[in-house]
Amino acid sequence: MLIDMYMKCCSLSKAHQTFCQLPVWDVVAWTTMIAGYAEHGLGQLAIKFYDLMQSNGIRPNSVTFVCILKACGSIGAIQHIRKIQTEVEAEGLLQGELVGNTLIDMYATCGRPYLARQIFDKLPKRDVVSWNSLIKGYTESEQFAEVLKCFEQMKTEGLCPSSRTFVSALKACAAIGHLDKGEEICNEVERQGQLTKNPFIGCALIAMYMKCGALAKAQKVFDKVADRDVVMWTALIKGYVDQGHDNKALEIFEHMKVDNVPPNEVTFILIVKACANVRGLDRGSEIHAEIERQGLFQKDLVIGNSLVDMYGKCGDLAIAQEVFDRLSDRDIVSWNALIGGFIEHGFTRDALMCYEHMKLEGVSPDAFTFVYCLKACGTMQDVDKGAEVHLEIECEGLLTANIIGNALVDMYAKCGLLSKAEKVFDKLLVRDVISWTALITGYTELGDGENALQCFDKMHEHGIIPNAVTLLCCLKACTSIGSFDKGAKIHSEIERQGLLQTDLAVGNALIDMYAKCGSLDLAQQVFDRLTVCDAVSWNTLIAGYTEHGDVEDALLCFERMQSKGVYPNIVTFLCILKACSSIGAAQRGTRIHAEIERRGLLSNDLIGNTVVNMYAKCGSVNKAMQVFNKLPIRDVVSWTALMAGFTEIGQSEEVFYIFDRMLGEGIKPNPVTFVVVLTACTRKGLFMKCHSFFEAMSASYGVPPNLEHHSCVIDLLSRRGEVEMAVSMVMKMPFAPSSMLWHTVLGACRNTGSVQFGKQAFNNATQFHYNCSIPHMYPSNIYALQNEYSIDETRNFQIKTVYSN
DNA sequence: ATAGGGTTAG
Repeated sequence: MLIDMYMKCCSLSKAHQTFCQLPVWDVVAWTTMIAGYAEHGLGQLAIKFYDLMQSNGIRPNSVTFVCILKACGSIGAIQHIRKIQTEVEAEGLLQGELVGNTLIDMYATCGRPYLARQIFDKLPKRDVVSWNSLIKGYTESEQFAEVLKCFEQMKTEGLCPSSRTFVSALKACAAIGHLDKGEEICNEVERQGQLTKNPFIGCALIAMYMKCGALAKAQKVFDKVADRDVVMWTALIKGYVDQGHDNKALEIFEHMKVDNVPPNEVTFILIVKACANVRGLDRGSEIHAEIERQGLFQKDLVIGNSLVDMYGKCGDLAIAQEVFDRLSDRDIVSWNALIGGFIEHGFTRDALMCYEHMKLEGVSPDAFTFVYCLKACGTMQDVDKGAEVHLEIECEGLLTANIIGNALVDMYAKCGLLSKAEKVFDKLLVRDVISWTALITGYTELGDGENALQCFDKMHEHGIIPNAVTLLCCLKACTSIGSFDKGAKIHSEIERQGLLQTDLAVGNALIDMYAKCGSLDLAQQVFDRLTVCDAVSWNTLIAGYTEHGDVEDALLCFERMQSKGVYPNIVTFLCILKACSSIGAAQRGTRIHAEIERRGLLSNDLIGNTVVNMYAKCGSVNKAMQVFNKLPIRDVVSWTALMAGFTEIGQSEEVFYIFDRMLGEGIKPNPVTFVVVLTACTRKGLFMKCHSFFEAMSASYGVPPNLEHHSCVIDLLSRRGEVEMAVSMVMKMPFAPSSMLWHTVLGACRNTGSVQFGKQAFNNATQFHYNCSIPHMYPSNIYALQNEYSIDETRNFQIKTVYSN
């Protein structure tokens, strides 16, 4: 009795002392010691005492067996349990339920359901406890189908499941998503009136319905319970958070407070997570204040970590860092939460600095850390740092982790090192759809659509099913190389998977693919079949019609888009302005311009420049000038657009004047500016001016002349009949001449009757085109060649504005 | 016996 008291009071040494002073050591004394040690998790000591007892010739009784089995179970000493099992059987004690059940329970605890089953089958009589212990074994080793089998079988044996049984069965239903069975058990529970009696069953029911996605049913169970404790409220909140209904979780949290149930640590962790998921910084800060008021911040590291995560996800990295610094204790999760926050909001440098800092503090990075770091290296295209991290991963032996391997492939692919990416890819233990997609994306981003699609074929050969991300990326590859056939094949896979209705990005990419491959009909058909569409869908269609010269349909789309209530964005206006300028539709352009002013979008530099360009293209230089003067910022594109307008209407002097003004404002000309200026010279036959601009562009402005610039000068020489100079310039320039350029020169030779230079030019032209394998360039004389093509005298110079959706 | 933090391809 005294030993037992000391043991229970945690005075192990006093208990031991008392035991030593006993006059005789009977089985009860030994068993009390063993029970005490087992109780305090000192399994090894319990085993030692058990052995001592036996060497002292004392035979264990049922209670001794139960105690020593519990001790062995708590430390996973499976061999000891097996030894004790033979002793139990030798003593014939398996007949009594107590020892048998304990044996089953301990095998279950040690994750040996088959050993538990062996004992179970040997029992002469099985009660609910035996079944529960057996079920526990199956639950521990995740054999959920067995759990449900046991649940049914025990009932056919006439036994009534206890709350423990119900909880295990419900857990099994949740794990395998067996909603029907779960519902059946729910009805059984309610029939027995257990729901109101036992809060554990209620929690298990809520968790089961939530995991099966039956949110309303989970809520119904919750509503039926009269007095709900914190845990049940928390179980409901967890369900909503896990299912992605974070706002609903936050709502429940409010109800809970109205109901006067104070949240505990777990509730706070879940609620902070909900705030992080919805990026609700304000709400998150309020919860944070509440956590601080209750003094839970210092008490619980998990809460601290969840706050760092929340601030990081919400983009308030300063506060995230502050909270992180205030943590009294930090673990790898704290560091990862901060690093993850930095990465998500583009602070890649800070993320990598944090990573170095962490290592200096002696914290070892784990898989999560490495994945974050690789993402940072990929984003920055810093392959040196990436290779460094790669090496560390190899040193840690983490290369076998699939996610890390995929992140490595992605990093090398993002850095444009596809051979390196392929090398890592080949070494992966498992190549899943993500590994393949990372590689395909790498090739696509590099503009190498052929290799991307080849990769896609290989993936198919390996039996990997593409998903929405893969197919989206492959569509982009098809678009970039204009591969209609392949694109159509991918389209059929998209239909097979029903992605057109569920993934708008895929739908939009499909529209773009068909539009860029020239099939506006199919693009429109896909568009019409979308369940929802956004501004990107409309923009893609508008750009498609514009590219194919169908400006009427482009403008019609613009009208329809607005009547359907889709708000046009910057890209919409850029597309529609481009449509207007392509056909010189000044009136329509003016209406669009008014719309843009009304929305205050002229201040956007892309829009402003494109409006100037639109008026310039339509020949309305006054309007172009008016808008130009209104622009808040005038960059080289704005100035060039204005100059192009004056070039268009032949006012070259004005072009040169604007060029000087632009230089005066400290703006540097770009290659397009020189095309415009040189064209202005060509139009007026100003050879000296043209020559001096051409010489100055690389010497004074650092803009090396490209094919277009050469063409301007050669064009001018040809017009002036300077065929010798024109021909020699064509042959000297470091670019392959376009056929258009040859025609200009040959036309000049014909007009001036310069047979000698004409022949020279022709020989070069045919040789060049022969090299390019264009068979129809084999006419017998220069006149025949001349007649095959008409020379477009009015060359259209365009301001190239790069924009995308 | 019910409840707890962070990852990969667009």
